[in-house]
Amino acid sequence: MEMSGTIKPVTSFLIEDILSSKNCKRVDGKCSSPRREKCSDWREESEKLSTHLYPEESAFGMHTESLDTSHPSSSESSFSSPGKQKRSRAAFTHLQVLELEKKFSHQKYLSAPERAHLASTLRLTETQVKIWFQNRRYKTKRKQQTAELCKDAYKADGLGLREDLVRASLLMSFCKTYQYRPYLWDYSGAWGPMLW
DNA sequence: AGTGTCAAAAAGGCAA
DNA sequence: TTGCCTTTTTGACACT
Repeated sequence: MEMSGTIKPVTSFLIEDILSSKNCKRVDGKCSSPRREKCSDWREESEKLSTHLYPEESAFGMHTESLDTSHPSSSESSFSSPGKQKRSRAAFTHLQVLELEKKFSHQKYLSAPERAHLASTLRLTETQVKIWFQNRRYKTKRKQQTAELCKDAYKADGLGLREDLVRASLLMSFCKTYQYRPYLWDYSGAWGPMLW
């Protein structure tokens, strides 16, 4: 795997290099920190990416949520030093996610050149794009699986199949609660959730 | 400020 | 090498 090795992957990087999340929280893509002056870099980088993606829309306000979360230079240094370091999880900007989603809606898989292009467009690393698409595909799959299971539960409930009625209603409430978290389910069991 | 919860990025294992 | 799947870890946010 490309991520193996003694040196931590390039895919992690320190967004703290741009801003400290503790000091600069984003609300709807905007910095809500009282220490706003600290976020000048964030804004600057946001503008850069926004202009990069939407040159025709010079107004930054159109895409205030944009933020260049990928700083390969800093990412490479994040784990290059010896010893265990705290890994950093990038928080992609709304704009980056939007573009990724847009691409995903057309294509579930990317070729290497396409990935490289998208990565550079969004100022992410290729690995980040690869992992994002991986996670996204799996998320879609999980959603579908859950939907199927819940459909069955609703059906059983609707038909009033006595044997499974109680289970169905329990399952339904479970479905409602854990709609997007099917990984909590124990598929190996005779039926459903492992929570009871 | 501290804590709990949740979503998601990333790590890791295995298969093709 | 990349994909799928599971697990771990982190960032963001809500609540007290």
